[in-house]
Amino acid sequence: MKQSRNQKIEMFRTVCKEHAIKVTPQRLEIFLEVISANDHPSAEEIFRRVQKRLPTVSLDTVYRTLSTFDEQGLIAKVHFLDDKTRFDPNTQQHHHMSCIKCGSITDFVWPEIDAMSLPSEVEGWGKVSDRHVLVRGVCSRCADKIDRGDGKDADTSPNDS
Amino acid sequence: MKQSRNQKIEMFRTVCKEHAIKVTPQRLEIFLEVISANDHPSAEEIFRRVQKRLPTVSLDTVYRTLSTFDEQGLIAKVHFLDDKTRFDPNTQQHHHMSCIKCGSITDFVWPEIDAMSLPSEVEGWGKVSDRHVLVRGVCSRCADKIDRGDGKDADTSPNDS
DNA sequence: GTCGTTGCAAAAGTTTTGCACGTTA
DNA sequence: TAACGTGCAAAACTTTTGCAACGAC
Repeated sequence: MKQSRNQKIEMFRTVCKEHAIKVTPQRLEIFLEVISANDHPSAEEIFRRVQKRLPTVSLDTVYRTLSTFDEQGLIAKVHFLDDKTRFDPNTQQHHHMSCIKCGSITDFVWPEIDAMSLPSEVEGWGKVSDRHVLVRGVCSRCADKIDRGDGKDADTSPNDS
Repeated sequence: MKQSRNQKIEMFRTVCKEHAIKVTPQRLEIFLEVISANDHPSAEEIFRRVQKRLPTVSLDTVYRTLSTFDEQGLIAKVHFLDDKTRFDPNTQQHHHMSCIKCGSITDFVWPEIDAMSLPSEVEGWGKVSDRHVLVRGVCSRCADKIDRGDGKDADTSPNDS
């Protein structure tokens, strides 16, 4: 499944043709960055990464490009705990787990849920187009940190600010 | 389960005492407004509603108060499709369905999901503290509008801008 | 060459903060 | 009265927009 950079570029050109949008260096780099990211970066974060290859790119181009990709269904905007929009290159049905300590977001699949029939309450509400599960908790990496007591970014009790 | 205003006020005073926060008219009105709301209002919306009873209240007080309530676990901040924070007075385990046409958000319960064991992928990821399902679709009210053809806020196809 | 895209700068919208004053316990 | 909470104004931060210049097709 792993593709070379050139293969990805070729793929992007094809996708752009299909969607009738122009191929620009900015779009290309943003696309490559987003599809290789597995950490659901924010626009700002993508901007920082793209800047390394394309120092002249501007933040608003990143915003515009990501919106374009989202409208075209190439990526998905997701909203989790913070107020920032994050971007997900995975447009297949999947779910997310989010660490309340480090904020990391990880994909997972749960076919049982996808197949399960919804409560009648929901069926009566309207026409459902998708279902998504967000699991929250503390990832093992953060849990280890807490156990070891080096609470670097481990503010164990969110309630005593 | 329905309480009179006076009962609610009494309840709020008790809650404040428990949490060692002071009772002020602003906090009281914000609290009453939030716990009677079932539409997951934003801070701005709560501000508008509170203003009717308390014309001198300021928006930042609403923000500060809602954050305080959230920290104390009296209400919950929730993030759905838009980038605004919304507030949920229901701190029990429950899930949400959201209409992609009108943006309304409605609670529902799904005990099977709550009881179901998570995929091993998730168990290995870390220590889970909660799970939440977001169901998206078109609520019957909006579906009716679309069928009738009076597409007031019914832009049926989000993908052909 | 045309039209879509970019960069800049400015604006808009949401949320946070500093500070002096007012209110609660 | 001491500490906490409020209102105002300004700032911070994310995201959007107008416009002239540029670049892809």
